[in-house]
Amino acid sequence: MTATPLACHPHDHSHCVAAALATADALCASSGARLTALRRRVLELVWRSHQPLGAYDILGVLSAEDGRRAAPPTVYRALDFLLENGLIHRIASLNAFIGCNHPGQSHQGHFFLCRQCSTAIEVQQPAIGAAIAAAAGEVGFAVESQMVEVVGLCSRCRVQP
Amino acid sequence: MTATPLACHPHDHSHCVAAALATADALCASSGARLTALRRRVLELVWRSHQPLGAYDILGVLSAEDGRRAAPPTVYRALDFLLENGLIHRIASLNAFIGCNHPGQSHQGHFFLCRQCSTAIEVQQPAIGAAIAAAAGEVGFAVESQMVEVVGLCSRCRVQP
DNA sequence: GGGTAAACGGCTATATAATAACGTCCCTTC
DNA sequence: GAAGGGACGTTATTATATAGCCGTTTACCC
Repeated sequence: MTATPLACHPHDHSHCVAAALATADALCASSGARLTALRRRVLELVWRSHQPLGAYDILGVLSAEDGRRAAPPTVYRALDFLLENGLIHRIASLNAFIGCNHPGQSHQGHFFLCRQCSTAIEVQQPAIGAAIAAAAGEVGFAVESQMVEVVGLCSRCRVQP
Repeated sequence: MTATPLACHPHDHSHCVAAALATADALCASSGARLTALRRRVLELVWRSHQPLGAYDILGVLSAEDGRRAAPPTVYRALDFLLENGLIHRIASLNAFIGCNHPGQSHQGHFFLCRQCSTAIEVQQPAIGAAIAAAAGEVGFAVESQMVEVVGLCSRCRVQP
């Protein structure tokens, strides 16, 4: 193992959140996308941990903590915006959402999902995309988007299950 | 492109269905799993096309064509059995199910999904799994199951969109 | 600044997907 | 033929996601 992902050991998570929000601010400012207060707040909530968060969990926080009267469409619209602007990923196998680790850079969502602690580790391994591209070439398939979700145990949970 | 997948051009699909059912019969006979009439029928329906089929679509056919009084749990239990026995795959991004192309062999579900014709192409490219395993090794992750779902255009839909 | 169009988000309702929990029947096994 | 367990019917409920309408705000243009 060369590098344990940040998500897998204790760290000052407020830095993650602050950095993600700052990056989102900058990206949206430069692209002209409107990162409204609601959208920014939803992004913040998605970044609350390194575990994917469900839309209805977000809804619950908006109602309980923010006192905002929110209905599902409110949350889903914000999530759609964040997805379109590459700020979050959707984890299909969990019906949940997680902050994107390197927005702005071209990349696909390749995730390792720990079934024990629910941590989602986003990996950027060109080899995975390359293998997919090669297989696609063999069958004449034109790739538009990739989704890789690998379930197992993270480095932390392997040793202390 | 070296080989266009069967799913992408006209073929006698009844052969696919018959072969899948025969393989399932043999596998279950040897493993002791009970492929009941209902489970076999659900497997047959999942194999009706090379497009993933939703649980409620299956439910509809069971009601409309078979006259069986089926409720969701009936279908989901059958699907669970088929999943556990490696006879079908679940496509998480579509909330749908598709017949497994090579049950009995160890393999993960790696799929190319055409957004135009909805065809699901199951690929067996060891390189994909190998790339994932390599990335997992780097971050100390113990892989248990892999899900790869790639959306794009199949060879057929690329030329006649 | 005022007009205009589009975007945003509150709101109600509804669609779609999946599971919980319980009962009955049937098949096996002894 | 009694005991036990698996399979499936049945009812109800939970979880996830979308449609569509409407008032307000925002951006933009002149």
